[in-house]
Amino acid sequence: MGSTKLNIHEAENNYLAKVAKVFSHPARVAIIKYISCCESGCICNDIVKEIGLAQPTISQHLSEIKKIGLLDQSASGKSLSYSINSEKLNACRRLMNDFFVKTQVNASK
Amino acid sequence: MGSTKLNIHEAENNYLAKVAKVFSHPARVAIIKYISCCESGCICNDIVKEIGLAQPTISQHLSEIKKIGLLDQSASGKSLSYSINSEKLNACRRLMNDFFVKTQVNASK
DNA sequence: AAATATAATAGTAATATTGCAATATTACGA
DNA sequence: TCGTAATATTGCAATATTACTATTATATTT
Repeated sequence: MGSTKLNIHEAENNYLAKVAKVFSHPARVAIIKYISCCESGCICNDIVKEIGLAQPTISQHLSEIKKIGLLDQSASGKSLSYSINSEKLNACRRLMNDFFVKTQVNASK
Repeated sequence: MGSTKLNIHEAENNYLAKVAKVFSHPARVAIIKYISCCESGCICNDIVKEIGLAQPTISQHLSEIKKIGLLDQSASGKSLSYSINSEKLNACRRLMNDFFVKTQVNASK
């Protein structure tokens, strides 16, 4: 009890839910927006300053975003440079949009 | 500690996160899909049978979906008939899609 | 090599979510 | 009105999430 019963749902629904969950926290939304605004990648410390949460908390959110492959990182001196994986972002856009469009079509049958 | 710090984020980000959260559970995704497929509304009990979770659990998920205005209900005998609010669904679609499009544009600068 | 800076990890407390059984509420039919 | 069916609410246990401090690992200066 307590944990989501993934086994009773279709894989497609589990995946859509997993993707949506990444965007279901305002800090992650802000982080994604911020990284997307930075020319040529951005540094974790800058995100910490920008968002106003402790560094480990930001690190944790970054790792959630990474889990669906939405972040690329590369070493840059002693810092890490994060950037949005455009292909993955586009895949997320299509996944969500297709869901809404299909649901819309069905709803107005 | 423990709860999301809504006050440090922009209202826009809080709202997007709130909407995304509705779609961040496979049962809710399945429920929304199922309702959208039913010609002229569908009955709660049918959802319970379809999804395979206990009735109170379904009821709880329905109330989460209602919170963002995505469900219309109407009495139908002793049952309730649920249907998707098309306008709201479309608004959700645009909200998410605009976010992705904006983020995409920024990311590929 | 020692000090410093950056980010990840471990550990933990507070809170939220998920799911169920039990119960309450509401509406209908006999 | 009594019983029944459909849905909501309550209360609770299990688990997940959020956020923090302290620590660690790694790379860069000095």
